[in-house]
Amino acid sequence: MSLHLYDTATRSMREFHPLVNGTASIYVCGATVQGVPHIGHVRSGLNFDVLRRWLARDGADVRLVRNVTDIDDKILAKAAEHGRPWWEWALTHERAFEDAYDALGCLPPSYSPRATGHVTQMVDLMHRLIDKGHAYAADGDVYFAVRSFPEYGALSGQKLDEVFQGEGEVRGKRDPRDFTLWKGAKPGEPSWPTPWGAGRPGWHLECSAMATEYLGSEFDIHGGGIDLIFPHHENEQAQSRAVGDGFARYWMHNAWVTMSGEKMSKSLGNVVSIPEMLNRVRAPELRYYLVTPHYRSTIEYSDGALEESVSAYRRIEAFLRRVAQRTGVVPLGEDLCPEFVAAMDDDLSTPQATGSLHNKVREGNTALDAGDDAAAREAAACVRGMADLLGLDPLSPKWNESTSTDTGARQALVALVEHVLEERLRARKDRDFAKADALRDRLKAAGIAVEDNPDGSQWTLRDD
RNA sequence: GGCGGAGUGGCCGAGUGGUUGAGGCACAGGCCUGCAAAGCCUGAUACACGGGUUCAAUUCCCGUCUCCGCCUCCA
Repeated sequence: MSLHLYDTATRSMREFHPLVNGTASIYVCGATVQGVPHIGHVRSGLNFDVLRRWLARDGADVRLVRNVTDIDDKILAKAAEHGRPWWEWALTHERAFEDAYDALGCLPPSYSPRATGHVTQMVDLMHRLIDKGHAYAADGDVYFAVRSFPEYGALSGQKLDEVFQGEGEVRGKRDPRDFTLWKGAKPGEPSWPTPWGAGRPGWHLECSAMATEYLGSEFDIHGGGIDLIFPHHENEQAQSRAVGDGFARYWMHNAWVTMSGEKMSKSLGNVVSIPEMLNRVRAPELRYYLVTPHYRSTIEYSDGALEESVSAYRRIEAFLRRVAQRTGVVPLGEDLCPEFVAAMDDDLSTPQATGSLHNKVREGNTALDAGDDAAAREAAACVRGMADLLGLDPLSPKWNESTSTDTGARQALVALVEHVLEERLRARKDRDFAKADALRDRLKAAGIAVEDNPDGSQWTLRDD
């Protein structure tokens, strides 16, 4: 089976065919950089990171653009609240998001355009919209005329007449459902000049402008959180298609991370920030937790479930380390389990994919127990290959370098631990188990877990 | 009001019209082991409720209940 993806626009599974063979273009709605990222934000980044890795696996040139919304009402409000310049506030949190994505092993996007850097493209798009009669200026604002575009509502399945309309002030709107492309400047707010007066971008406009700028008037996949379907993505599509651009060919949306049944949001006070999480578990363990459920299923956050993921990930890790210790460096396998491939091709079914990965781990462990090193190595290579496609390969330098902050200190630690383990080995050979156990206990007290197996002793830093 | 999602064993989380309910975690027993840990093997009357279709439904259809999301900013 070839790759099939669930397309929100058609509410159906569709076989994926890129516009240009051997490539894939993806636009993901990134963050509005108004605060510290929580695990819900990062889930989105992670889900599309997995998509991107899967698309790139057969050599496709994947172009992934993930924008940064660095100007918006909330950014201005929060910056003011904290007495900071809005641009400093935005960049500070942009960095926090980048750090979080990076910490969790998201490959960097091809580009991450900022809204403030693309006013020219937005003005150009507004010109095109106004020329075609799909937009109008009123009192310094520019609105999209929803009635002018019959397809409006197609993406989200909304009927125009049924849409509750809120969007704040209705100043110059011809129809309350018209949405804002450009906000006229208010005193004291940042603004950029346009033919219709100074102002700042409406939220939706930037994504159409930037996606088109970097991926062309038509591109393969547009993604984001499920909440963005309406109105954000509906509006993006309307803006772009109204001027005749093809825009996104597939729409993908990831589900929420909830807490106590409610979505995470600061106002509810149920946010778990990434730095906080990484104090409790290692990055790949958190990644495992967020990447294993299907991207369209809600994750109801719980400490217990997170701990289960930690154990599950460590099982994979322990197997690979065991094989590496016994047989040397394990290569990254290219032959994957057929079930893994089938699962991933089926709308990125990571639950079954990880299931097959675990089956392979068991197979490898069995081989190891039977002393069949060759089979164990083969299984390990396969496991690495599959794990890597999920960004979860425990042996990847990413997870090993980042955990050892200081190589000098690390080397000293290794030398000391090895020394103690040698001493312990002598004690065990002399059947002086009291001494051997005492040494193990001392290491444990220092945060170092020791496990004996037929090939010798393995030790790991356990921060729990 | 409109649109959409969910309700599966102790827990997380897949999936399917029918004889064998993925995978993980936890627990129990066994093997292995100086011990521990790990590993391997084995273990439970699961599919919200009520109808319907069917030889057969957890899986399809209808209805009910419960929960959640979007329609204002949101990953």
